[in-house]
Amino acid sequence: MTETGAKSPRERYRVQMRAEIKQCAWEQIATAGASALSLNAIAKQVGVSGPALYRYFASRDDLITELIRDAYRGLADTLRAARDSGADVAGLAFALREWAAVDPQRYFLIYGTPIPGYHAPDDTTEISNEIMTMLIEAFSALPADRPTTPFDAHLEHHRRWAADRSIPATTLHRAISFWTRLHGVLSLELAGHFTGMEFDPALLFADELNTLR
Amino acid sequence: MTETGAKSPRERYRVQMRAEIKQCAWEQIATAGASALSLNAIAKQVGVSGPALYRYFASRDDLITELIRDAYRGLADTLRAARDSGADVAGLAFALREWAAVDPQRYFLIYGTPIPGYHAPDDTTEISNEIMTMLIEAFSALPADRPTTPFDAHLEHHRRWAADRSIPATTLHRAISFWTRLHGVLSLELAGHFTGMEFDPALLFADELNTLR
DNA sequence: TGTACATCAGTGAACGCGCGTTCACTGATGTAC
DNA sequence: TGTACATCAGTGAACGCGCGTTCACTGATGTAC
Repeated sequence: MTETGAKSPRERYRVQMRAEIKQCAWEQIATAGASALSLNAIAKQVGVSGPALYRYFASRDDLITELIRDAYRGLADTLRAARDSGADVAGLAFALREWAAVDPQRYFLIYGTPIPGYHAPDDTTEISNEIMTMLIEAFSALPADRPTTPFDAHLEHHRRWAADRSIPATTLHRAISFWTRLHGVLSLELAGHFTGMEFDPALLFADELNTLR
Repeated sequence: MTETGAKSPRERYRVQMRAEIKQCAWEQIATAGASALSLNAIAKQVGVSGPALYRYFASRDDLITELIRDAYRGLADTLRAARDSGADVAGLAFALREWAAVDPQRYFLIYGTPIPGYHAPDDTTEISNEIMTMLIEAFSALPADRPTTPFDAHLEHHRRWAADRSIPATTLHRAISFWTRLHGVLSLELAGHFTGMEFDPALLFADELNTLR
């Protein structure tokens, strides 16, 4: 019945409908932010009455949870696709930047202001690990000619989260800094904190990237 | 009448009441996030009926705008106080970190997910400039022995936003990177993205800071 | 010092709104014999 | 191929809620003579 690949017409319709609902949800988030997401508004845009959505999602929270999951998956897929077509660290960085620029609110849904008390679905940490692993592998391909820092030493004793024990702490450190530095530039740029300064954020991004290679 | 320094008992009461309302608003934001801020809930906590708040704030948006302003002012004051008591770049960094840790949601009210269509009050850009100026001055006191990067060259032609024309672009660059790198670590830490990795974010923060000195 | 008046904080009732969600029901689509 | 039944998408009405905000009003506090 609900086997993967089985596709009765009804099931096909169902999948398509769910996708359409999500798409409308994303448009609404892009326009007004995630906190303004309204089931009734989505229903209206899809051309269906409010309660009809409950055929497809158990609740508003359920829908949002799925959107978060999809956002994570989408980012991981984007990075994996870049890697699979031969991208190095810089390639991953630009893939990240482009993905974030397409829909800033989608980026912020993952990396933006946390809602106190809300816990992201469990499988997102899995995807997060997957992303981290790709970064670490990308940095493993680079020459490791960096001086050791205090944080490297600290990481040496706090690296259970990194699967591969053979990778030097310096490399883990670089993957983490890749994440934090690029997020720093990206999030401030997308939040509009550079407007008023007339420099090009893309060049700052590229420069931050260069500090890592 | 409304002269600065004039303080009729009524006016004193008014000031105190406004402060109390704001304080409750902050507590609510810390607990449930800014998007959940409710005037009625605040009124209840202050021990007053809902409409009474309109004696002190013209609207909900008005209140939030003031909170944002206060947050900016608070951060600027914190950094200025640190500087005035002799803090160098590292001192400013730790003052920033401490200020953010006291109330993460307050930090995110400034630097978190932007609400599409919302524009921060004008005077916040002024305060933002003030903060930037403090950073630039702090870096001016440090030896400028850095190699020039492409972004430095770009900044040379896009630095109208920086008041002091005598400061080398490299210094402006360092102030900007101070901002983006520390924000990168701070925001990911405060949003809980490092839980699961068992390293100490404070050490990462310190390490990122060291790349700037 | 006492009285008359103005100011202003706060109240309770009410408005309109949109929200998420439930429920009993209709009607179309698919399935089994 | 046709009929009987089950499945399920979608509807409209309704519920309860909390929201921001307005309004006319009360009562206390301050001001002026």
